[in-house]
Amino acid sequence: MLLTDRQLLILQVIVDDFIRSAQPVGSRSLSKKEGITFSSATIRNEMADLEEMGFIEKTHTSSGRVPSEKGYRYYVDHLLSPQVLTQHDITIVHSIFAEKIFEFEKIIQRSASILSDLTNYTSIVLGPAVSVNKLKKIQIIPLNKETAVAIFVTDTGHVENRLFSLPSSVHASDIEKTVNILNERLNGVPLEDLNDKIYKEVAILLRQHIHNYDLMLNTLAQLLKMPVTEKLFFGGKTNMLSQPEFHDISKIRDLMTMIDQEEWISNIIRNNSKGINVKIGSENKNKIMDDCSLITATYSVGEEKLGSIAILGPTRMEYSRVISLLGILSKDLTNVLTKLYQNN
Amino acid sequence: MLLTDRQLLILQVIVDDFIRSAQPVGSRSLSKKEGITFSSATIRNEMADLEEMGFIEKTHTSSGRVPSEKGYRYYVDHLLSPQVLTQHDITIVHSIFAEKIFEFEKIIQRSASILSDLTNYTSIVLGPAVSVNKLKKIQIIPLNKETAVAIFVTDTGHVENRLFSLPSSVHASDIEKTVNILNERLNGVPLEDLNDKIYKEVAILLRQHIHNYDLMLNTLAQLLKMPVTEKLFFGGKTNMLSQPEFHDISKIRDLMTMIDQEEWISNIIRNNSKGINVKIGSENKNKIMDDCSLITATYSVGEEKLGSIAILGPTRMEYSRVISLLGILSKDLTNVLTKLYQNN
DNA sequence: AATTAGCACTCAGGAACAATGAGTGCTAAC
DNA sequence: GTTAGCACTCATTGTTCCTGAGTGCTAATT
Repeated sequence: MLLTDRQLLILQVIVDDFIRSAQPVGSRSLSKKEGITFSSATIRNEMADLEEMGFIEKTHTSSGRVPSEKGYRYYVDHLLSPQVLTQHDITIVHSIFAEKIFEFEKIIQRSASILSDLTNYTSIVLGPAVSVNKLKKIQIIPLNKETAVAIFVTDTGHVENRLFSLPSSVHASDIEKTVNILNERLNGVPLEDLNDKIYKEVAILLRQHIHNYDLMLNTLAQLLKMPVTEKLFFGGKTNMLSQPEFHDISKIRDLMTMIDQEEWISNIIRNNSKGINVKIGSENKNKIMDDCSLITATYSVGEEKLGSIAILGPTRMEYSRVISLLGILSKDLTNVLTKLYQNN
Repeated sequence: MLLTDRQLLILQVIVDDFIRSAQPVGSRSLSKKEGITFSSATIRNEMADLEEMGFIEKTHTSSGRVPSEKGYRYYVDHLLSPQVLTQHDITIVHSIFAEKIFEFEKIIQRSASILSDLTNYTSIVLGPAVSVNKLKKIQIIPLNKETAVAIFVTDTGHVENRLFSLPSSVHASDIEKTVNILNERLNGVPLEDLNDKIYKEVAILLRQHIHNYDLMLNTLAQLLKMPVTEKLFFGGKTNMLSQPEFHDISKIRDLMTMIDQEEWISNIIRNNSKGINVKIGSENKNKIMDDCSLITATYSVGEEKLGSIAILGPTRMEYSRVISLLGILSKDLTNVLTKLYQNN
């Protein structure tokens, strides 16, 4: 099943052309393409072979050819030359990181927006895993007699906060003591282990030093029972609406509803290995995504994968452009984060 | 232009029926409705009158009638009996506020989700105005030699945070002093006035006590130049896709793109007076929303309006249900916030 | 005077049909 | 091995016709 050079050429042109036009490619129009020196009849013969091998398909008996999933797969694996991005593209991507003072969330959100703007597909960015971040500081700031806000800062500068109420019977000094104990004992503990640690180590100390021991421990446990899942950020959710393959409204609805299913998407994207990953059509193992491709990339610090960025588009997607863009963005994100982490 | 009782009845039935079925209502089917004792011919006559007065329309010469904007307006103003919500509905709305420990944002987000689930329309919730909140506490927490995170807590428990870098030449003691000065001087100042205040009052003090005066003031100014716009939360963005009037994909796309235009939506919703507000079709002064109605409600503390909740649906919207739901939710939000503020 | 039955008329939407044209596969000639 | 030629296929478009739900108007009825 080795393809001749001519077959490769034809396959490539078919995929390229279809990606551009979304129209089945016929032998005649193909024969007029630049770089094609042979006649439409020859092309028809080659096409018949390519079809037999499963790389291309017809939409009906007398239609032009369209790449099959196998065709896209081959194209991505063997025929793809990474698109050289324009200076303009690169400038825009870098602009994400221009500000000196920032909320990390904003950076992530901006990444998503810009990625979707540059590609016209839907972008999905999975924020960095906070649950492995280590606690740097806890603070409790009373707002009034009954309410206070607890603030958790991690070594990466991530800030979580919770509002809670305490009966006014609890003394300010007790709160202060508690916070001190917590900071002493929990500094450097990953967020996901906080709850454990508090029962194993902090509880005893609290009992020794605090009046309202039960109540305090209880409240703390509640506070720390925070589900710190990675946040998801989207860009261009509506871009799919402009893709000709989704003129069918029920398809769109299914797709959109799926996208809004955050935990679900989150799982799909999280479970990708390092580097760039292309899932085409049914490779996504989901009926709704049969006409979609998902390209994911990861960003990391050192060896540790931290989060993912992804582009969801039709199978007829500009693979080369998307891969290039994800490539430089993931590198940039990795850089920023590495700077942040490495100095710790 | 006074309507007879019979005309009112007919108008009401037409609107109710059309809201339910999305189909033009004909005289024959109307005559068979419960409570209608007169013949289809009579109804045709009355319909002709109603049409002359502009309350109903035909979609083509021989079609049934459909409410006009004026018809909906009349219906909303005069014929609407607030829907009695089921215990089930009420329980669900109250469930938003069940937790003792919370992030306020989560409450708002949950409000949006539940509102859209209960109505099958798109919900938009404008978070409480933070810029008028008063500063309670500023903290700066160094993460490593060059990076630190600044945290701002308001009297309402809202937490803002910014990551920034400082040259390691700046002494820890200077940072501490600065934070002390800030907390002393800026406590109780509304966020929107911080920037002003810092130049007018804090600058002088800093110059007296701090070594790296210029650099510090500069960094602070950058930090405080935070655009604290109210956040927007959405629910059921895709619900519009299920509405039969939007089978046309380009309409949907326009609508969705508009919804994603956050500043824009934000303005529309913010600029509504207290209480419940119904904007029908072209009353929204926006071509894209000609087939939509927007119902907004506000939540407040005392006399002060804090934020808004809104439902966007087709003009053929279940006005009475939506109004009731927004009513109880806005009351609930007001209660929660009042508890939070009043104790200050 | 108000209501209703009756009738002619309108029009969106669907079915049936033909024409068009972009495409194919195959065969025979180059 | 390549290509010209030809018969064939089928999605798409436009035309026509039919049906049914609905209307407005008029004349009869209450």
